[in-house]
Amino acid sequence: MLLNDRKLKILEAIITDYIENAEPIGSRTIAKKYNLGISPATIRNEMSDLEELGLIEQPHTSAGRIPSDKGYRLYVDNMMRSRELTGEETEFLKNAISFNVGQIDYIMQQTARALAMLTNYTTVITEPTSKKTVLKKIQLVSLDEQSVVAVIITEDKTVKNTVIRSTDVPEGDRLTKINARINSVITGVELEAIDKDNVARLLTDFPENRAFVTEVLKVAFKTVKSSENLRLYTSGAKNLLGFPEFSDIEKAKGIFRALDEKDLLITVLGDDNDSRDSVKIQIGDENNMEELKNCSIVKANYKVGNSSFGRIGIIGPTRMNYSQTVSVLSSIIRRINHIMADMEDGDNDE
Amino acid sequence: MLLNDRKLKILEAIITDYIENAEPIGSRTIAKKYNLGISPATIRNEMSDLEELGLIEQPHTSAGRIPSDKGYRLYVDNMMRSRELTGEETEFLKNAISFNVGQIDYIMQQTARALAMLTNYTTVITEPTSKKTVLKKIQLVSLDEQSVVAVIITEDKTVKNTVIRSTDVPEGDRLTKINARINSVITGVELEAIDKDNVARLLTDFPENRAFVTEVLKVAFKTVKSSENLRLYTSGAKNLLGFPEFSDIEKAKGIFRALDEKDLLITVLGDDNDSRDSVKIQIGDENNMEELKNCSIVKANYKVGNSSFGRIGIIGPTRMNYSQTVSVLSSIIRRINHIMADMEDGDNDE
DNA sequence: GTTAGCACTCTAAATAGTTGAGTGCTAACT
DNA sequence: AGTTAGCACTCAACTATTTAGAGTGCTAAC
Repeated sequence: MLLNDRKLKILEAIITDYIENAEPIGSRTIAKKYNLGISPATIRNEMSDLEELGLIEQPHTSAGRIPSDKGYRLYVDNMMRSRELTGEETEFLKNAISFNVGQIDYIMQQTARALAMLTNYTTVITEPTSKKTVLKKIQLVSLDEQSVVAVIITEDKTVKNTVIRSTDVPEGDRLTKINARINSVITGVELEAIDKDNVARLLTDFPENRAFVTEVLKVAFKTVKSSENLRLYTSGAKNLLGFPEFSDIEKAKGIFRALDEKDLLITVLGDDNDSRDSVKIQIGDENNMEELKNCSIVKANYKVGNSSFGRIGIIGPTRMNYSQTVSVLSSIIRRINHIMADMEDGDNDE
Repeated sequence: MLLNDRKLKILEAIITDYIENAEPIGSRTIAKKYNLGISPATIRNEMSDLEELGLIEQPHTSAGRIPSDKGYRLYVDNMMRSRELTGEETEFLKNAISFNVGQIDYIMQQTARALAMLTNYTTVITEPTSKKTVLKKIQLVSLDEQSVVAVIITEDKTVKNTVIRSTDVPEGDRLTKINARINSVITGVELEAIDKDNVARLLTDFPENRAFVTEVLKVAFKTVKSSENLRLYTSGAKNLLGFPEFSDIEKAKGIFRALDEKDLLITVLGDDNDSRDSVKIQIGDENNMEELKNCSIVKANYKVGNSSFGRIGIIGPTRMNYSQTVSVLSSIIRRINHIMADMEDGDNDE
C-alpha cells in the first residue's frame, strides 16, 4: 500500500493533534481543523489504510484514532521538522545554567532542572564516565589523627572526595611525601595500566603506612571505576503526574518505581559511546521496559574531554513533543560540549 | 465531659484500626474486634461523646468514625506506647547504613534511604548546619592554568569542594604559600568574627593575586553560610503514592509539589536547635501548610559536634504508624549522634 | 448505666437508559 | 476510478434509578 502525500498529511494531523490534546481524533475533526481539502469520508478511507499499516490505532470502535508507536517512529524519522528555540527558551537556558560555576556536578544538577522545567518532562543525567579513566591527581588533606580526605581528580575534571580512616594515618610532611609518591605512580596513567611494580615499591617504601596507602589506592580505584556509585541527576519526576496518561495512580506508581531504579535508568540511557552529538529517540515499547512502555525517551551523549561521555535523557509520555524536546536537548548538548571543551583547553599545563 | 478509661480504650481502638485499614470504623466492628466487654450501643454512646470532644469525626452520616487531628494528638501525647525495634528492623538498619564510610553526605543519603524503606514513608534530611560555623581548613588544589579546586572543611567535618576560576590563579609554591596564609587567617575562627585587618593584610601581601584570594574567601563564606545551597536528602517520595489517601492524583501532585520545594521543607523541619534528641511530631494541619494538611511529620535533630545540627523528618499520611516511626527514628538518631561523636573524638589534634 | 430493637440516613455498587462521537459500508456523483 | 453524502451501527461516557448494607441515634426495656 502506497503511503501517498495525503496519507502522510493525515498522519501528521493525527499525531500533532494527539500530542497536543491527548484525545483520539476522528475524521470529521480532522477535516474541520486541518484544511486538507477532502471530506471526512475520504479521510476515513485513508485512516482505514493507515490503521492497516499499523501507523495508527483505535482505542475502541467508535473512538477516533491515535498514533501507534510505529506511527510516532515514522513521524520522528521522516516528517518531524526540527525547529529553532524560541527567544524565551534560549533566554531561560541562559539564565538557568551558570556554566561558570565550573564544577561538573553543579552543572549537571542545574542542567537537569532546567531541562525538566523547560520541557515539563522528567530529565535524567548520568555523570561522565570513561572507558579509560586517567587520574590527574590525588590530594590528601589531613582531617584528624585517624582520618584524611582524599580529593580525587580525574583528567576529565571530575572532583570527588572521600574520607579515609585508618590507624596508620601519616601526618604533616610524611603525608605530603606519601601523597607525592602516590601521585607519581598513579598520575596520567590509565587505571588499568598502572605499573604493578611501582605500586609494590610504593608499599615497601612506606612500611609503617602500608594499610593507609593500600586504602588510598583502593578508594581511588573504587571512586573512579565503580558504576555502582555512578551519580545520577534526576529532575522533574513529578511533572509526569500532570499528564492524563498517568492519572491512573497505578501507572504513575509504575513509572516512579522505574525512575527510582538506577540500574534500569542507566540501561535505558544506554552505553554506546557515540561521539557524535546526535540525539536518539526511543519510543514506547522500543526500550523493552514494561514500566516505561507508555513513555518515550529523547537522549543524547555529552562529551567531556576526548574519551569521557555522560548521558542526558528526557522522559515523557509517548505523545511527547518530540520536536521541541529534540531541539532543546541538542541545544543544551552543544552548550555543554562547548563548555567542557573550554574547560579542557587549559589542560595542557603539565 | 470526662474522658474515662473506657472512652480512651475506644479511641485507641479507632486509631489503631484506622492506622491499619484506612477505613472508617463503626461501633459493631469495634465490639467484635476489640473485646471491651460492652455492646455496640454503649460504644455508640461513647463515640458520640468522643465526637463532641472533637477527637473523632464522621466523614458522613452512616459512615463509621475516623480519628481527627486532635484525636491523633491525644493518642501521640498520652496513649502511644513506645515499642522496641524488632530484630529484623535492627538488622536492616545495621546492614543499610555503613557508618564507616565516614563521609557525611553518604551517611545522610544512606540514612534517608534506609528510613524510607523501613517505614515506607518519605524521609527528608538536611545536612548539618551550625549557627557559628568554624572553618577547619581550606585546601587549594591546582586543576589547570585558570582553575583551582578549593576543598573546604569545617570543624564539624563537612567537606565540600568548589572549583574556582580566575585569571590570576597562582601556581606551585606560590599557591601553597597563599593557601597557608589564607588558612592562618581563617582557621578556627567563627566566620562572623574573622579579623578584617588580617584579611586586608592578606590581600595587600599578594597584590598580583588579589582577585583570586578574594574569590577563595567569597566561595568559602558562601559554601559554609548559605542556606540556599543547604543540601537536602530526600528518599521514598514515591512511597506516598501507595497510600489510599493519595490515590487521588490531584492530592498526590500537591504533595509532590511540596516535596520539591526546598524552602518549604526546611521550614517544616523547623530550625530550633534543640540539643536533646527528642522526637517531635506534627500532625495534619499543625504545620499550617495547605499541601501537607493530610500529612504528619515525625522529626528530630541529630547532632554533629557541639554546635552543629541537622534534621531528619519522616513524612507520611496523618494515619501513619507513629509508634513504629518514632522508635525507628529515635534509634537512628541515637546511632548517628553516637557515630558523629566518635568522629568528633579524634578532633583535638591541633 | 446498659442494651436490644428499630426507623432512618446515606454511600457505594449495580442496573438501565440516553447521548453523541465516530466508524464502515453503500450508492450516487464527478 | 476517485470522492463524497447518507445511513445504520457500535460503544464509551454520562445520567438516572434502584438496591443493599453499613452505621447511626433514639426509645424503651432490662
